[in-house]
Amino acid sequence: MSPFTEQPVTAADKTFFQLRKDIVEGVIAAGTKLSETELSTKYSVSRAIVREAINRLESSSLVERKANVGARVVSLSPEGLVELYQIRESLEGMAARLAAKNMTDEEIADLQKLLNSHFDTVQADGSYYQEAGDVDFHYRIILGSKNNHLISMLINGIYHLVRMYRVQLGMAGPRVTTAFDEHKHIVQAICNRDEELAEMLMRRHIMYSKRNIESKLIK
Amino acid sequence: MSPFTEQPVTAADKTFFQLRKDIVEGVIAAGTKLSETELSTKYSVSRAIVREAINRLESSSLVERKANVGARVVSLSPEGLVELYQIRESLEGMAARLAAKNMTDEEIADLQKLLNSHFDTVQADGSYYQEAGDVDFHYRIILGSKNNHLISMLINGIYHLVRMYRVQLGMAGPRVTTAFDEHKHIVQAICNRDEELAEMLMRRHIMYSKRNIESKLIK
DNA sequence: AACGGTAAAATTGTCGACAATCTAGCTAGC
DNA sequence: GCTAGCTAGATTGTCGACAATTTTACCGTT
Repeated sequence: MSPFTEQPVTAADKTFFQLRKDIVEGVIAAGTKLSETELSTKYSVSRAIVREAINRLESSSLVERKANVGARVVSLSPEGLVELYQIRESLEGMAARLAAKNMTDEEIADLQKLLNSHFDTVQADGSYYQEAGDVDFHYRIILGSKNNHLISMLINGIYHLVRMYRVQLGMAGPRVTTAFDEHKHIVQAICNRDEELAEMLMRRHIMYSKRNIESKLIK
Repeated sequence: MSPFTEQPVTAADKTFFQLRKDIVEGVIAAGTKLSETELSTKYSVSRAIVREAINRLESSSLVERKANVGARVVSLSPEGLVELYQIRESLEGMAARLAAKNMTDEEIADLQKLLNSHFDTVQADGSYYQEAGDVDFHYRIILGSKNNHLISMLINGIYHLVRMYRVQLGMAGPRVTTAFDEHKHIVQAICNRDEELAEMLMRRHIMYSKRNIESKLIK
């Protein structure tokens, strides 16, 4: 099993995962104050556990904490989203470059299979649930980079925040077919071991995605 | 004052900073087991404080923790260093791009002054302590990006680990004058608001730096 | 002598209580 | 009527003790 499929083992883990889920999905609204005592009764654990969970959430940039005052869920802003996508552009661009270098032929073949299955789904059922497939695609390339720091930063760092934006600002956007074409070209570049091109295409892909989201936000 | 000059306020903060310093500077050797009880007596605080500090160190990628087993200081490896520099290349490259876009004319003028003062120092005293000046230069550009996520990732994330490598593998390298020229060109690009070029030069600069370090490691 | 299993010691995980700090509301003074 | 300072309440920070898990040491068996 991949070492990045985190499994909760301790109570603090479970509380952290639960809280993260609730925050990302908006069950706990953005900007909410997180009271330690309140949460400890709500989740039936001691305050120490909640404290540890909140600390981890802070490390994930999902909450902000002030000493002696408390923690609040971050509030979402257009600027924040732009900042996130700038980072994704550079980091996932690098991931694509490294994937072109480091993925095995087998992994690349798998990636192509994944893409084909997406194509079938899109073909059959005009609207398909983009999110899962898109995330899956990006995950594979990130993992394909074989750079553990990079993987960790994206998968247990930035991606949850990105998802929080997506869920709460309601981004079940179209861009399905165009995004699909972009994915196809990226895979092609990786298959050709063209690092330069893979990075460039991934950066563009994320840039387009950012623009698409921005155009919706302005409205 | 910049919001990224962290000030210790609580006991956990102080312990965290102290531990981080000791780890980065090798006072606590790489690979060492971090015993909570031991550290709590050593630093005269409760175990809860030490625990919190260790958790934060884990978030900074300076220690690795296993549930019910304990935490160890990360061990340094050539591969790890390469991974780090790959991330720096992409992230600081983006920082330079954004700095070219977002720094004020005043900030750019300041940056040029800094560079000139470095030039004087190098001129006067052939060997000068590169580290501080180099770090200062990179800091300014990172801050100049005005992207808070990016800034935080680099300054209270990756940079401590990079410094740990530098200190412990004894990188008071030469590359002073050549690095200086590279810095100069980057500032020039930023001054011209040439985002593309600024990013490209910064990426090259870090790539050269990486190669320089690699060549020393192989020996 | 080597191996496996069991019990004791040590270490981490969790808890509830106390101390320090911040917040809100009230009183007093202008 | 408004502001400043104080007091009471609530919240976070810190601590020591207990519970659960892992590691170590010992013993008996082969």
